[in-house]
Amino acid sequence: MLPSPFSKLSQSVQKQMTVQKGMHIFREGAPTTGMFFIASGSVELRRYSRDGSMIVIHTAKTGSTFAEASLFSNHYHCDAYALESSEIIEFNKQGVMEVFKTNSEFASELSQAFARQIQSYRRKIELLAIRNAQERVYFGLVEGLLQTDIKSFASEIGLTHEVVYRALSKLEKLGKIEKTGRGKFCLQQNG
Amino acid sequence: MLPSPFSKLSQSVQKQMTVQKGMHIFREGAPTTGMFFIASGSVELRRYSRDGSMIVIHTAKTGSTFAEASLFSNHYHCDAYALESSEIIEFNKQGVMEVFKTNSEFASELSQAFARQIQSYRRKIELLAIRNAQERVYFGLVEGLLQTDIKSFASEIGLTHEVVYRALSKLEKLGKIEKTGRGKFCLQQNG
DNA sequence: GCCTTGATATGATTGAAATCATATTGGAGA
DNA sequence: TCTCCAATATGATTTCAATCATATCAAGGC
Repeated sequence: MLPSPFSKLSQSVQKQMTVQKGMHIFREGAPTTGMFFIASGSVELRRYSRDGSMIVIHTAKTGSTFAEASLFSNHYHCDAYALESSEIIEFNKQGVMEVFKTNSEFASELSQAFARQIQSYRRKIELLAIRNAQERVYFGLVEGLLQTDIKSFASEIGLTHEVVYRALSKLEKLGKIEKTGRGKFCLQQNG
Repeated sequence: MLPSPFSKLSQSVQKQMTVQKGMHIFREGAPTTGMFFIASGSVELRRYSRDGSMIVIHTAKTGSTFAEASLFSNHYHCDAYALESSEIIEFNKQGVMEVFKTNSEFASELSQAFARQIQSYRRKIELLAIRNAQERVYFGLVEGLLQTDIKSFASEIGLTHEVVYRALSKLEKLGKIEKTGRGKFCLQQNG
């Protein structure tokens, strides 16, 4: 079942598709066709610098949407890359905008989703502004960004995986976090 | 004159106010009353870490809006601090939402503004992911983030002002930028 | 079961940004 | 005009994350 604002959309504006691991749903610069919902799987939004280094802008997981902003944009501003085989639903740009104009509740909820994303990005900017690796890793854990593996987590918070491993090990020694398994950590209550 | 979506709002939902330099328009955690437009002046959106260090999330300047996301939120998620004496207009939360529900064009334009901010934050995240100071400073100049002074610029791009001064001086020597005055730089055409 | 592979983990070294220090400059205000 | 002050600017040193290297571990494929 689709989450709140999108459940209001008719089948006609939806297009279900399967993307294999390693495939691109769209690429930077391509004309926008719509926004997406992930029924299952995970998708990484990536951009590349002039020097070729890759930046993970966002990792969208099962049950979440991505490329919402593309509804008002002519071209995609990043690559969408399937981290695993994923079932995704595309919401047709023109179709969604039609509903947006005629259904105020849908419009309000979509805007709210946008507002939440803005706040989420602000938190990410705050996170990236933390200079000290140990603090940044801790903040990242607080934000719940360690979801799959350490390397993805490291990429998400803009540090090398080596530094993250070391920081995690130090935070554990300091009693700030607890190691619950190989590559698994959780926060301690006292902080 | 107010910019596009907000020019559609009646006087009754607007409240003009003057804030002196150094004053707070709102503080993190306070109940949201609405979003703001800056008629003149500049406002910094700030958050504080547990250790007391301050982070500039955004600098809103004359002609721009801030706290748009607060329309859908119960509490402000950052401090709004007047960098100089500023004339600001508050758009009443309930009032704006009323118009949002009844005027689809307004709703669409507001959402578009949100989408633009999302893309702007994505670019900022990309900027902060650039490890090399010289590249980051250059990217910051390309993004037009050097608007007031170097120290603000340094804070905005997450580097110390010393490093930024050095990077600017080096970029000038390399002929990538041109120094047009004390603390004033512009890009060279050839890049 | 065994081999491959990629994630986890840690040690050693390097390099670049932070930090500390210290001038210099230009503008605001007395 | 003179003073004060913060921004600009750069030098010296330190710190710490990146990098390179290497070992272990667990899961998946054969």
